Amino acid sequence: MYSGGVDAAERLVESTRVLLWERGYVGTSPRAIQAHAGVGQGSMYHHFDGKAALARAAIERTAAELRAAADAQLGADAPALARVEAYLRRERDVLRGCPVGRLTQDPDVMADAELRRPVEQTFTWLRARLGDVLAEGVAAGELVGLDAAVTAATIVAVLQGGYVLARAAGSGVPFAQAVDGLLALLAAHAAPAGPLGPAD
Amino acid sequence: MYSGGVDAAERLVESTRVLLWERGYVGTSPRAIQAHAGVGQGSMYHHFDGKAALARAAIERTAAELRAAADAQLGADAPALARVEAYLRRERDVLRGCPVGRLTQDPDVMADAELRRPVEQTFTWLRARLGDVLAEGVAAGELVGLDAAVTAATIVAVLQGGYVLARAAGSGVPFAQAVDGLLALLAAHAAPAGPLGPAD
DNA sequence: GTCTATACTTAGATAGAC
DNA sequence: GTCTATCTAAGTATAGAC
Repeated sequence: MYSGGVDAAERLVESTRVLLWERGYVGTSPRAIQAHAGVGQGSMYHHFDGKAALARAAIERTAAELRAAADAQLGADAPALARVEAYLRRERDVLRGCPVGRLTQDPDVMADAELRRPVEQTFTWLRARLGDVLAEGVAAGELVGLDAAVTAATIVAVLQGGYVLARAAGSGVPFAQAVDGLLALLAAHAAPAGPLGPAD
Repeated sequence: MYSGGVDAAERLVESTRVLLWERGYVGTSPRAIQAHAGVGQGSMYHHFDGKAALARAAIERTAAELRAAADAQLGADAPALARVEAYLRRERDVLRGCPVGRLTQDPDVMADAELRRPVEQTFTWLRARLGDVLAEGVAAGELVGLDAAVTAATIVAVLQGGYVLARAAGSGVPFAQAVDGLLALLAAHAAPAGPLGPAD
């Protein structure tokens, strides 16, 4: 049961985030949320219209957090490929999977426009963000012969698929392998750095 | 409601396969299976012990089908990279996602050893199968500078992640992009074919 | 704001008749 | 083999007291 020094509404949203990640929308009941948050029935329905409204708040927060986390690496002051590598190799709770990606498997989330929107936007944003980084690398002559948009989709897919493989295996190893394999493939497109760098 | 010219047990398994794919294990009730199969309560419990037993039969069949489908391309008589490409570009019901991969997000499937085993085995097998194909390509001099095992994980991850991106976007486009990006990266490792082929 | 009582539906399964 | 009744628990929510 969760409780920080915060109010009921806040605890409810955080508990919903945890349970959605663990069990998905279909597998998460209002009762379970209340129990996890240590909040009663009446309190929950006072603060939120119901399960969908709570899920909406939870999903939007999780999506925003994911974007911020990605920006931490992708917006760093470093060469494009180094930023991509930092993003790919960032510490992750691999066996828990991606809290946003898992929602794509939730039929009731995908069927509700309000719940679905943040999921869709997150991946649209992420592909674009990665595409921009790659395009910068190409423009700087640091990366050669890459289609930025298409490669960005490949990179996001490797992460999302890596989570699937890790969960299937019950081990983080296949995730690490998928990332290693991708980085090896990307390395072949790095311009050989002369003593003067990419502008050499 | 499903019905071929087959018996109740068969219709139940096929209906369970469809519903597991669409709604997952947690989201699929015995009642829904009965309704989809056009089979009564009593009949279902006569043929199967319960939901878990039915799901087990369904998942095992789906896993076997996935392996057979992959083998159709990966076991063809063609160069390694061509086989991988044929596998990646095979016609797929992209928006429905992978019927095996989606189960990794189902907490009740992963918590039940009997249900989980076919999921785990499928991906272990698939990575090994792809790894063998790549290793053949390397041995034949057709592919250069690739770590077969690690690259195999990357390839499977791109597919699984491609499904996630497609479902998030509500479009097959990001899946196709992810695959295109991967094939472009792999192409850089194909040995230039001289007039005499790889042994040139 | 939070609690308790209440309500209606579904999940998941058993029992026994046909 | 299949049907209908029946059962306990849980899902999801409302109503009204405190």
